Amino acid sequence: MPIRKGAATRDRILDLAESAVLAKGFAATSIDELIAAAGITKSGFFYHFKDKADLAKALILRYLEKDSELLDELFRRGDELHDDPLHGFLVGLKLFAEMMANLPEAHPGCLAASFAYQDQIFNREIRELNASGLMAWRRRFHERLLLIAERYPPRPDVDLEALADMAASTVEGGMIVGRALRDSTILPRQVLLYRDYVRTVFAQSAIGSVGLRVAA
Amino acid sequence: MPIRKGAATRDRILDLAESAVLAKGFAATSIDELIAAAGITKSGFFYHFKDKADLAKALILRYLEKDSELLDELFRRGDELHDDPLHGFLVGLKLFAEMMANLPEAHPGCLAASFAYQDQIFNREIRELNASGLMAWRRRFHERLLLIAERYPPRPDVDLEALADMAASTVEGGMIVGRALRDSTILPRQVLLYRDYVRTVFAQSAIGSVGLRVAA
DNA sequence: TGTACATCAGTGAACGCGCGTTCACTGATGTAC
DNA sequence: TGTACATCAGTGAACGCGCGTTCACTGATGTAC
Repeated sequence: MPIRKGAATRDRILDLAESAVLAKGFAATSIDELIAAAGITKSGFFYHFKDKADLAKALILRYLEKDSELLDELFRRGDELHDDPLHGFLVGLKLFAEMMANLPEAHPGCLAASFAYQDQIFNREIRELNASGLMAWRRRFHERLLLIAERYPPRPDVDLEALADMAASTVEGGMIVGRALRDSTILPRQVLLYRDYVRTVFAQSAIGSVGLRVAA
Repeated sequence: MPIRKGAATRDRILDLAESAVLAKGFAATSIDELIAAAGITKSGFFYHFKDKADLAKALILRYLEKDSELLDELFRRGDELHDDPLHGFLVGLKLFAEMMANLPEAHPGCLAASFAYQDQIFNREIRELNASGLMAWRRRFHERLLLIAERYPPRPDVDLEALADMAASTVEGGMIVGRALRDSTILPRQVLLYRDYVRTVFAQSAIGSVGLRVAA
């Protein structure tokens, strides 16, 4: 039994579309160029997607799923060796920075950011899907920060929800600056700064307890 | 003598184009919609801009200039009352956060970010102009951080160039998350977190010297 | 002061190309009885 | 096991609309002598 060609074609279209959208934006990505690259006819495209908006929807849905799996895996690995929530989190962030540093492509991008700057061409459903992705980041990081705060009281003047949003913000911002300056080291370095900041927020109460290095 | 109508028209086109580009992207912004909104004919548009790429170039040039003036003014005001480089910088960042919190529009955006995610539709000149804007941010903030470091030795493990890039990264990231979640408080709160992080980087050596509050 | 010319800020009509979308059709594979 | 039908994964041709661009022209204002 051969591999299911159909599903493979659909995924190939999505791959091509994703990289084109990240490079040029959704409006500038034509169906013609996608089918030429995929080696398919236009009607073949419309067999998989009912219209262009349906392509956009499929793009984010796939993106959200991959994104969530990646973060699950990353922080699972971070927690694997420690039952300390702070230390596991810091390891997870380090793994994330390393992954960003070792990406094959020079300048990765985020569909959420691309869509955020073109949201007026999409319908409400797509805008809400995109927002839900960022909300998932907020929830994920906020929960973790609250868990850490139970053991290590943070500096009282730091807003943990904003600190949670700072994770997504750092990644999005790092990608933009890295892309514009064509410097793929920027994103991982920004992630490491975020990590360092999180450490300082909990550092006072964590001194000595998990062997954190505190600067002289 | 009446006001120079021509220059006013050109600027009005640029205003309309800027907000359309931030909402939908450059490719999805049509000349037709701009001239309809500006109350002009298509030939009138091509009197002011030789082609659509020329519009893009004019957009960034104007944006870079306004951006640079804004930062000059902000940090000039920050330094006005203090001759201490750290304190003046922190005041400047606070002013910036306040300005972002009080913007009339709900979700501001940055042309640099919008262009970064569509750079493949532009020519090299435009891409380089865009990069030069981010480079100006890096230079501006890096110089200031080095100046601060002369008086207040920073924690030795912090990369000051990355900390300089973090300024632009924070603003870009905060705008994306704020837009996607339609929450205009996110950007100013991210700027305040950046400010807080900068403070902690120099805090050890600055305790007591300029009256910085250090968390218990 | 009058006049010739130049420049500014556009108008109006036409262009062709590329875009997203539709529709009737097809050959290969899967399923029910 | 054979056959009828359904589904899957597309093809091929045509559609009309909107897009960026061009070109010859124009009326009002500015400038030189």
